[in-house]
Amino acid sequence: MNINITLRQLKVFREVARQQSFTRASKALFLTQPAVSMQIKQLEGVIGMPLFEKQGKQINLTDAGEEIKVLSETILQQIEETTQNLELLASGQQGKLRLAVATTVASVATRLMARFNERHPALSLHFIVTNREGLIDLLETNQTDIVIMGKPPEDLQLETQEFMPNPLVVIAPPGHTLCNRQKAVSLNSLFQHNFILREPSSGTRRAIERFLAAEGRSLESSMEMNSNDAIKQSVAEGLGLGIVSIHTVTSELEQGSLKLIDVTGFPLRRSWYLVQRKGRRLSPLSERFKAYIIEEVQNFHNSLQV
Amino acid sequence: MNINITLRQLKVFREVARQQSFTRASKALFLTQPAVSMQIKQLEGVIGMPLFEKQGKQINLTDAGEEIKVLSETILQQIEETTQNLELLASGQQGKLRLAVATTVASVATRLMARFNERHPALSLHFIVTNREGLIDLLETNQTDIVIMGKPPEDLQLETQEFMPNPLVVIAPPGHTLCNRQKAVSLNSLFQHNFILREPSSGTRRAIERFLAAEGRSLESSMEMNSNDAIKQSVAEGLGLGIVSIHTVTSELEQGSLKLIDVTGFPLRRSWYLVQRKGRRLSPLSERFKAYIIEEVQNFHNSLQV
DNA sequence: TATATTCATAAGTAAAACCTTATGATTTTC
DNA sequence: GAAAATCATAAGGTTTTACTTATGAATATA
Repeated sequence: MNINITLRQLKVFREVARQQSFTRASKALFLTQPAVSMQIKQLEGVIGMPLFEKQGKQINLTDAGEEIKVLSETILQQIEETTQNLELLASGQQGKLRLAVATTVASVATRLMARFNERHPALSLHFIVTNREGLIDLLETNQTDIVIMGKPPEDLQLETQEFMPNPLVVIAPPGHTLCNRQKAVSLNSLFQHNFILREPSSGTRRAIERFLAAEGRSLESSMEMNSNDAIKQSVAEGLGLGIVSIHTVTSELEQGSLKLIDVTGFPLRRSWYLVQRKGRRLSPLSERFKAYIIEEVQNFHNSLQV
Repeated sequence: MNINITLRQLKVFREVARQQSFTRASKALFLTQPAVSMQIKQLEGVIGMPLFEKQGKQINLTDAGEEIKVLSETILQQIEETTQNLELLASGQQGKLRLAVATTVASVATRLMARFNERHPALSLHFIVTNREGLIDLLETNQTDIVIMGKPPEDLQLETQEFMPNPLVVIAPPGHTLCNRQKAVSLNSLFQHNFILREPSSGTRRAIERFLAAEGRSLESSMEMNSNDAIKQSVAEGLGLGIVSIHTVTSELEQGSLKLIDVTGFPLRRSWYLVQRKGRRLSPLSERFKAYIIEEVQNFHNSLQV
């Protein structure tokens, strides 16, 4: 008669088995009674055995019917459960979030993620902190969904979105001669001093070099470090001046362990970008995360303007 | 696009997920590649989310895809398991066997069932021993599949099969005056003595009364008991003579604790019948049990004739 | 015994499911 | 850069599905 069991058959069967009646099942399913009879008959055809036996008005399950009853109940429930899980996925309340960020934004990103996680406890998180080079590699090999970085490379197929200012400032230890000047310090006088900078492949370093090139200058850096924390400490110790994203030194500025120097042309106006591969459809969760970040930054700016 | 998941979709999806390739899946399923694409696309339409994402040649599961993979694997396996169970049912190796027997055949039936159970260990057994009245009630209320009893009632819609002789014999305590006579004892001399019989609703009792009625006699029983064991003991104690199925006294005759009396017209030739309700389809297991019983009885007779 | 209830069956029909061939777009691989 | 591989899409056709209405048969109910 037929070749395969269908879910329709199981659904109708389950209702009949529950209701112990074809007619009642047909009403529950908003069908006519013959429609139910047919589904059951087809199922019996597939199985090769009767599933019900009539005793007068009463219908009873055969052994095979009992077997199919278990099957129908479990299968249909599993489908219902999966459907619910899928709805959670679709609404972004559950899922995998793969995020990679530049070293400089790590702390900001961590804070954002923690707050996002409170709203979406079911998410499974994959978080990578690395420098610009590493981020590009992750994007190319598709190991991450969203990246937060400085100016993204032009040669890759990317979708980018500028979402947050990233001012680069010059920092000095408290009491440095260039601090607290009335006027902005010139680049000339600035470069009398030693500098501690990030490695050449870092975004911060590249931003500085591009700015200097535009001014007709170049940089002979005295020290290189691959960690913002190390730079901050070194500057605080008096090893030299630093140029860093202001986001990395907010707490030190408040505590007074570091000071800003007002230099002509500074702060360098850079931005953070949300980046993803072009054409890559983000999971609903990732989409929500993006929306969340943008919203948060917006709120932050608004609060500053008040 | 669609309304419902189909098992076809899940089957195709599972293959694609396993093979990590549409083309390989299509070969494994003996389909063209577009056929696979379509099934997946329909499934995605039902789900409302993409299940795979392409990264160059490679295809990867999305979060939703992972969810559906679990679903497809579990559901399809459950169906396969159920199919196997159904095959066991169909071959009669598994199932419920509901059997009811007359008190008199209980020991014979027990032996048969035990041996049948050795061959079919997966069966679940429902065994009732009761008298004729009880058996008829069980049949009417459909609480049993097969009944073993004496002559079945005519007024019920039954399918019956005579399968085993059931001779009724007269028993006496050893040393009774009617024992070891040269000639068969006449009914006249027999009825000088007291009798111990089963209750009037029992098959054995009815058989005796019908025989006597044909001979123009009737019975004034001195004692009634509803258990064959009680009757045997009472006869052995000398309380009176008994008329019982020979099957109930085989061991006592061997031991010599009871003796047969050769009476004109005895043994009464009755039979045991296999009985089921007309039109009621037996489960494969019950069918096998019927076949088994008939075969065993056949073997038993053959061995007697050798 | 008439009536109501329950399931089975038949005929008819609109929709869908399922697959094929042909072809296109991308991406790897050589 | 050409060839090969992979998935997507379109068009077309046959089969199956899933109902419906109408009606019949068996059984319970009053």
